[in-house]
Amino acid sequence: MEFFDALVRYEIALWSAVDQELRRSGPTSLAQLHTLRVLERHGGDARVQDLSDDIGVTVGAASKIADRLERDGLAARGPHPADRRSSLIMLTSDGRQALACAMEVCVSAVSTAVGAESVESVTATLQRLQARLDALGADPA
Amino acid sequence: MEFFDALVRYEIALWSAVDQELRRSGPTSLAQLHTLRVLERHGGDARVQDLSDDIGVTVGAASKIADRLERDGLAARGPHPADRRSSLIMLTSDGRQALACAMEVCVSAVSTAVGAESVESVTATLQRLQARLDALGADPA
DNA sequence: AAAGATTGACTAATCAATCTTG
DNA sequence: CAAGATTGATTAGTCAATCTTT
Repeated sequence: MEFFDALVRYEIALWSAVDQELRRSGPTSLAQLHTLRVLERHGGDARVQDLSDDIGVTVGAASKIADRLERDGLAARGPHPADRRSSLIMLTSDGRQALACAMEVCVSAVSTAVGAESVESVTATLQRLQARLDALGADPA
Repeated sequence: MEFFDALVRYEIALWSAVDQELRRSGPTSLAQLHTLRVLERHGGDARVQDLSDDIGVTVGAASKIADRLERDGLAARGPHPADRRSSLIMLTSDGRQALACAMEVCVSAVSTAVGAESVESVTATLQRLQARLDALGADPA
C-alpha cells in the first residue's frame, strides 16, 4: 500500500509540476503534448483506437481529443487507405512545431524535478510491473 | 523522459486495474476510497483545504467531493470549533464501513498486480523524489 | 454480427467570482 | 484586506446508443 500511495502521489505531483511549467512557457498543455507524442511515435499511422490504447482513455474520449487537435490545427484526419471505417490522424507542421517546442520545456522540467536522483532502476522496475499488469489484463484467468 | 513515461503509464494502468476491481466488488470507486482514506488519516479533523492538499485537486473540486460524500451518507460536515469560516468533514459509520470494505479489496488488487516484485526501494526513491518536488514547489527560487 | 468511430447524456475537474468570517 | 469555502461557467472524461463498413 505504501508503494501504491507513493506512486499515485508522486505521479500527480510531477505531472502537475511539468504541466504548470508548460503552461507558463507556451500554449501547449501536458495532456496535449502527451497526445502529440503518441502521434509522433505512430509516425502518422495513428487511428483513434491507437490513441485510446496509448493514452489510456476510452475510444469516445480519444475521438474528442482528435477533434480538439484538429480544431487547434495541430493534427488532421485523413482517409485510412485500407479500411474506410477508420481514418488516420496525422500531425500538421504546426503540430510538429508545437511538439518540439513543448518537448524541450518538458524534458527540462522533468530533469529539474528529478535532479541528481538515479532513476534507471526505478524505470526498469516500473516497466517490469507494467508488463505484468498487461499480461494479467490480457489473461485474468 | 523514459522514467516519466514509465511512471505516468504505469500509474494510469495500476489505478485503472484497481478501480475496475473495486467497482466489480462493490459500490465504492477508487476515487472515493482515496478520499475516505484522507479523512481517516486526519481523524475527523479534515477541512476542505486538507482534502484539496492531500488529493491533489483544487479547493473547488474538494468542496464538491465533500458534497458528494455527504449526499452518499459517507461523511458529514460539522462546525469547526475555532473558525466559523470553516467546517470539519467527518466519516460517518457508513463511511467507515465502506472504507474498510473497499480497502480490503484495494490491498488485495494491488498485491495481485505487484506480485513477487520487490518494491521497497522504488517506494523509497519515489518518496525522496516527492520530498524534492515539495521543496522545489515551496521555494522555486 | 463485429469492428471503427462518432455523438449525446451524464459526471467530475478547473478557474474565476462571490460570500462570509478573521 | 486575507483566508476558507462555495457556486457557476467551461472543459474533459465515461458510458451507452448509433451509424458505417467489414
